[in-house]
Amino acid sequence: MTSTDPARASPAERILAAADKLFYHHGIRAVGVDAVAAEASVSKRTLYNYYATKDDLIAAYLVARFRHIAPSEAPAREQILGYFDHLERAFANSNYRGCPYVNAVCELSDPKHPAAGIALQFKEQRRQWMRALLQRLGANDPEALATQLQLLAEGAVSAALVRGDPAPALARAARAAAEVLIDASVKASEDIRDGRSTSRRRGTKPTMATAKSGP
Amino acid sequence: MTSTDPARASPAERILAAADKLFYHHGIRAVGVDAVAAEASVSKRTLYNYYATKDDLIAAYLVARFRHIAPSEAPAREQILGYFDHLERAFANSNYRGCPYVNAVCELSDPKHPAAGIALQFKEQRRQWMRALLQRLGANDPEALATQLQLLAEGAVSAALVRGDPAPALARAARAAAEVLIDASVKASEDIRDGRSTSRRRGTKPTMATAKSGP
DNA sequence: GATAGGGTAAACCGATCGGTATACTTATGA
DNA sequence: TCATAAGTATACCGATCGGTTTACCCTATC
Repeated sequence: MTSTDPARASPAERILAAADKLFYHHGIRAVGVDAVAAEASVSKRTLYNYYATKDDLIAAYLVARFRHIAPSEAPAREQILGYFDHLERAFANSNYRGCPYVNAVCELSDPKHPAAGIALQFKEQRRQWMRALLQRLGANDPEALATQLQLLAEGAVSAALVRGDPAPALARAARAAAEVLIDASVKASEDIRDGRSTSRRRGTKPTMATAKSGP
Repeated sequence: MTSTDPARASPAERILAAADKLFYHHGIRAVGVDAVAAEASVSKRTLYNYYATKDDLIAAYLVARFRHIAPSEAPAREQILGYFDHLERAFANSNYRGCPYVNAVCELSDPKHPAAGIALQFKEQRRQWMRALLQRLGANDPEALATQLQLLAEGAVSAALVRGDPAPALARAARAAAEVLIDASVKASEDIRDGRSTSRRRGTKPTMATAKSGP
């Protein structure tokens, strides 16, 4: 960033900041390029001078949101659970609008759109971050557990979008579930190392019992 | 339903079927009323004769997807895990497009839209179904566990939308996590009933360690 | 002080959007 | 038989979309 003052920021920065604000809060399809240009105090011509098409601007908006996770020396367990605390704080914000990557994929509904690839990269990066921490933690099968914890986080994000009000409670519920899963995985790993048997109770074969419908 | 033959179905049914197909596959905002009318082999005037506005049609589309869960005498655990198996099969469908309710909320990005209330009702009904089953199962705090299992399911749906390919594996991961959570909850309930102490290992206070960014 | 380069303002383009109006056809039923 | 209702086809409306064009205005540099 070359400047902090929004009025003195370069046109490119102001355009990106305006796109971030409007695309995230009102949705990508709901916001026209004219609105972005106006919000950025930039002429439409200048906008198209920096971004040849709206799709390019969408991609730039998503890439700009792509921040790498700061390396931390904190205990692995604290970092993972801290992620859920971070979600809880985010959910408390009244204008929280969910994950911009998921929203983009949902709104564009085109798997070939560049945004889909960017979203995939982001999710995969997050998963790898979690996997490394779980490995440090000595979890059994960090790969699978990382996926499961991310499912909890993504589910909380999705649910927070639908139920507006008690959203922070969802993050706490996800965090509590994550603790149970982590403890179980670490314990299983220790049991295996110490030669104990990992018991599995009543292995029934479930069947489906719901009607057509979603989700 | 008055008829199975799509050509002989009443205009209202054909309109709703067309809306369901197009809205779900291509997104609500991406599909115009003209396209729905054409798909239903119905004139635009007739469509507006049944649904005064597109928003009404959207609401009707969501309500029509609202199927109540068939009561089942199968064991509670089987029913719950069967829900995840149902998701796994759904994810295997190449044109799976996620939860229509979540998608609608995401696409419309207006909390005051009728669709938001319908989505909320659906999610709450699903949660109550899960809660009742968990109660029958003897889980500790069925209310909280129902929320957690739903977070797993919703996370799997969301993730399946972003990562197109290995989606069924996500449902299996969610199912495995659900099993761990259910077992832990039932065991805790039995421990409390039998007067055993429920130990909690290392209660550390986690901190946040990630940058700004999403989700 | 002329010359560009980067910016602005505003009109304009064709396409499409949600929604309406007009006029014609068809089938029913007293 | 003839009125009524329901549906069809089609053109139209104003608004907005993504994107382009034209013309003008600074400002910095040689």
